[in-house]
Amino acid sequence: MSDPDSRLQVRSKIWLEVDGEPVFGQGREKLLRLIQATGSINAAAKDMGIPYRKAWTYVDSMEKRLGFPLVNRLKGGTGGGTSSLTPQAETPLQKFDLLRQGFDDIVNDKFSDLGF
Amino acid sequence: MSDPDSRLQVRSKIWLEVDGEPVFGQGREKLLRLIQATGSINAAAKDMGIPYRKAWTYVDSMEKRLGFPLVNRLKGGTGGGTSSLTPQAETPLQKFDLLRQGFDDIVNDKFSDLGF
DNA sequence: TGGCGTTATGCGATTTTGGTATAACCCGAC
DNA sequence: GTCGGGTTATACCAAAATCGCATAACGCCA
Repeated sequence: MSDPDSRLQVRSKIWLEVDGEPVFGQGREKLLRLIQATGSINAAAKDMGIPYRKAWTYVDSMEKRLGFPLVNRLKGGTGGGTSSLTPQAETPLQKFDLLRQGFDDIVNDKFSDLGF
Repeated sequence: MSDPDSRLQVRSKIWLEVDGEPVFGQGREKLLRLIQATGSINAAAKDMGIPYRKAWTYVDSMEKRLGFPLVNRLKGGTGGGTSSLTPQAETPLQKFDLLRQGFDDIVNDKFSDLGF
């Protein structure tokens, strides 16, 4: 090693944009998965450790950018309300998940042991 | 193709951090290269289309994070002043440049034609 | 000695972000 | 029929980050 600075850390990420605005990324993907798993935007936000306000803004901005709904939101009713992914959400979610996984694998293979 | 949204654009980046704060990235690398080329933080900022204040903040924060100077700054004198890279700046700059190039190549090879 | 252009920095304005408060909603319990 | 409960939705204020301008410090040269 050539005197690497051990505090130095390599970071990278991949995401999708529409008109320069993010629509899919690691955080947004995880949020959608948690909404799918919990049936609630509120619960998903709690699981991620982010305020509901931010989670709602994520979903809203993604949908506005894409032009079609990702989350089916119902307020009132048993349990106060519920949310689930729309059928149209599944395909782009899966595609992005594959993209991200391939990206992570490659980054790990190539850049994890460079002496930084 | 499976009905790809042509507005959807894949983006990615790689950078270095110290204590969770960025110290090398595409913008910062370019800035340092331009300082090297022009001999002036001010001219480099103009070339990049960013205000001098921001360029100065970049350099200052990089140096504070790393703990050693990257830019030799002289004020006053012929031309009002001048700036150049320190010898200690060259090695990390080169290493990051190689890292970024390898990253760009791989991303292009793997993810540029996915039908997104 | 004064001018010039660069570095350096303070400070208010602007924009972004965060967090709380509150309304709308609807099923089920009573 | 009414009330309670928990979720969605949104308004509003606070806080923080960012931007942009103004200005000082500096040293060579004419």
